[in-house]
Amino acid sequence: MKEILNIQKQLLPDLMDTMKKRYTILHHILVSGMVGRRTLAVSLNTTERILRAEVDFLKEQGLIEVEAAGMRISAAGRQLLESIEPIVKDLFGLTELEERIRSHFGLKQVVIVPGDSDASPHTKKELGRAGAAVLRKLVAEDETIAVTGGSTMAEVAYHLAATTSLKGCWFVPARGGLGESLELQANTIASTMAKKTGARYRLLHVPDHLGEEAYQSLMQDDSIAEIIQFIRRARMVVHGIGEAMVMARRRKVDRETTEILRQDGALAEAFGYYFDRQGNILHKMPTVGLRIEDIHQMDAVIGIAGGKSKGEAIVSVLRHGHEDVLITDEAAALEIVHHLSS
Amino acid sequence: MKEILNIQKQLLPDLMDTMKKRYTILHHILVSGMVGRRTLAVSLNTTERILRAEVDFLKEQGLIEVEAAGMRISAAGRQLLESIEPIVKDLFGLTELEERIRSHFGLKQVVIVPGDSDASPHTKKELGRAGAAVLRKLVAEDETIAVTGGSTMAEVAYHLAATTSLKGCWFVPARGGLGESLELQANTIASTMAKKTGARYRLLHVPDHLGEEAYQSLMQDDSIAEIIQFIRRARMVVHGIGEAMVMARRRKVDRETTEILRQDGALAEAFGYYFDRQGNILHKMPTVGLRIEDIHQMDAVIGIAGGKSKGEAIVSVLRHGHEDVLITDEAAALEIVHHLSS
DNA sequence: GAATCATGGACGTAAATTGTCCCGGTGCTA
DNA sequence: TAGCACCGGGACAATTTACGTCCATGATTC
Repeated sequence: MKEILNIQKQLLPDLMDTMKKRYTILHHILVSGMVGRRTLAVSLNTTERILRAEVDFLKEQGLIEVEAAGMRISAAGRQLLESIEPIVKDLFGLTELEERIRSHFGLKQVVIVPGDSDASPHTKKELGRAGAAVLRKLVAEDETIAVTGGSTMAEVAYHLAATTSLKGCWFVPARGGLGESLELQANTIASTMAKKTGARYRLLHVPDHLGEEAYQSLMQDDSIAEIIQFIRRARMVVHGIGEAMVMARRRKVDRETTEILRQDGALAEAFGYYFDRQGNILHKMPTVGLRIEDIHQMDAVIGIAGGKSKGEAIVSVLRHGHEDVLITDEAAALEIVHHLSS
Repeated sequence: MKEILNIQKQLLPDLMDTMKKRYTILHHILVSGMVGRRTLAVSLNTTERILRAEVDFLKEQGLIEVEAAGMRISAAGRQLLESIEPIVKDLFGLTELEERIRSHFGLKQVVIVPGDSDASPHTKKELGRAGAAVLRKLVAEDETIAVTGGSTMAEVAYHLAATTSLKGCWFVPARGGLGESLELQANTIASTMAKKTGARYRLLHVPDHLGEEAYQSLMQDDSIAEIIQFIRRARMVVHGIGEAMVMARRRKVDRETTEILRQDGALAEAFGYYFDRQGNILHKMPTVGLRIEDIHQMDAVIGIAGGKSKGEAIVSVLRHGHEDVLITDEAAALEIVHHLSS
């Protein structure tokens, strides 16, 4: 059943919205017994006119009966409500989850796609598609957009398509090179995104983790300093979120540092920083690319991560408190609210 | 699956249409390989602009890839088409049936509701609802509408609701009283419809089947002659269709006449007349109420009947050739096309 | 019998959809 | 290699649709 809905959603993205809206109205009429248009409009907090259009529709469909005294659900409507219940329950689940997470962390927007990225590659693709859609929607004209690496971000890049609104933008990597495979490097992602959308890009050919002196000497270099300034002027960043220990291993962080991270209770990693359970940043070190203070000043910080295993990590990063938008999947979202209540 | 589609058809009929539209476009792109917007618009016979909006959407959804040379289906689009096929098949089935029957008999409109009235009362209700909707749509201002009796017509009456467009109309019975139960009398139906819609009505308190002399003497009566004149001025008739033998029995036609009907190959009954397989009228006799020549001159003749068992009868009546609109159900429609091909 | 609630009609404005035309680019063909 | 036919996409007016707002009228209740 869920399968059918997911298929239809591709052809009718607003299917769920309309269905939910009409269901809500019908359900309200059911529980209210006999009710008037204005009263109903208030309790659904919508306008009278807009409700009226829906009521006319429901009447036309024979799902409600309208008399001078008000409207009432019909036998057909009652039956429809019963059979639609399992669908809507599922439908509402995600929306409720979204709102719950959104309000708890004070985010601007939360998007949850159904499924579990850990279990199904299809869900990860969906995550990428959702990420691309949000990016396209939020971007301003001629903006600089910083992106990180990772497999989820690669999916986002894959699903971006040419849009006029992205033509004048610049894509830049948020950080320098990290010990990961080429396809998942921030540099690669930034260039892919730019090519896909017809935007421009700039790269940062510098390793991210550096000693103090190496850092200082690199910053002397004009061209490097210039690109770093450019990156730090970005007003928008799109980044993945990872589990701290997994990321440390993948990035070949040295044994000693890893041990420190573990002792400090590192849970999550995002744009090169490690976070503990409370959202505190561990292990601050001089870095090329975006610094944490740059991120704090951004207009749009968009985090993307999915999979049950990442739930806890996502909570850590959200607790840090500077995210604006979260895009995740059902499994991770459930894990998130689980950690909130415990 | 069928369940969920039926729900959606009730709750989101408009979205189902756009789903069909988008499926058609996508499917066309699939079979065309690489194709341009204008070419596609012609072969789908729609306008360029309207197709363009859909193409933009499909692109946005990543279902097609657009290049300078034209557009082509994407992997995701191909996959979607495959998985959506059963849904659309179901969705399309009825529309195709409608068009096939419509064109074969040269009707103005055919409406098919899903299901089988013989098997499920719900389908009969749907039939009534569809009938009421068509009636509401076709009616002109201050028109006289003749209606017959029968359980299907009773459902139509039940589903009529007050509409401005019907306020000034008159409902009249198409024929006199027949040996049926009160609720299913044409008189009852006409008055119910009038009460439901706020229209006016007139009744015909005369038995329909009469001997020649009784007929002549009744026509002497001024008030009866006047109402009959009134009825015959109707420009619109809504009638049920029945199986000849079933109707003969229900109307308590005498044994001898029944036998004649059987020998003549009577298959169907409509507004009091019996039809053979070819649509010829059998058993003409003087009648109060509408005569067959009145019906031939009408602006809108609307036949309503459903259920697998009535398929053959419907074909007979349609072959007579003066119907304008047919409202039936899936089971009867399938039976109809079955009789066409054999 | 007055007050309060209801529906349904009317209508102007805002917003979306659609028709129409054009431009610059691409690939095929002669 | 030049011309041609067709491509996507931009622009904009015209049209349609959606929506906010207000009012007429009828039913029900107190």
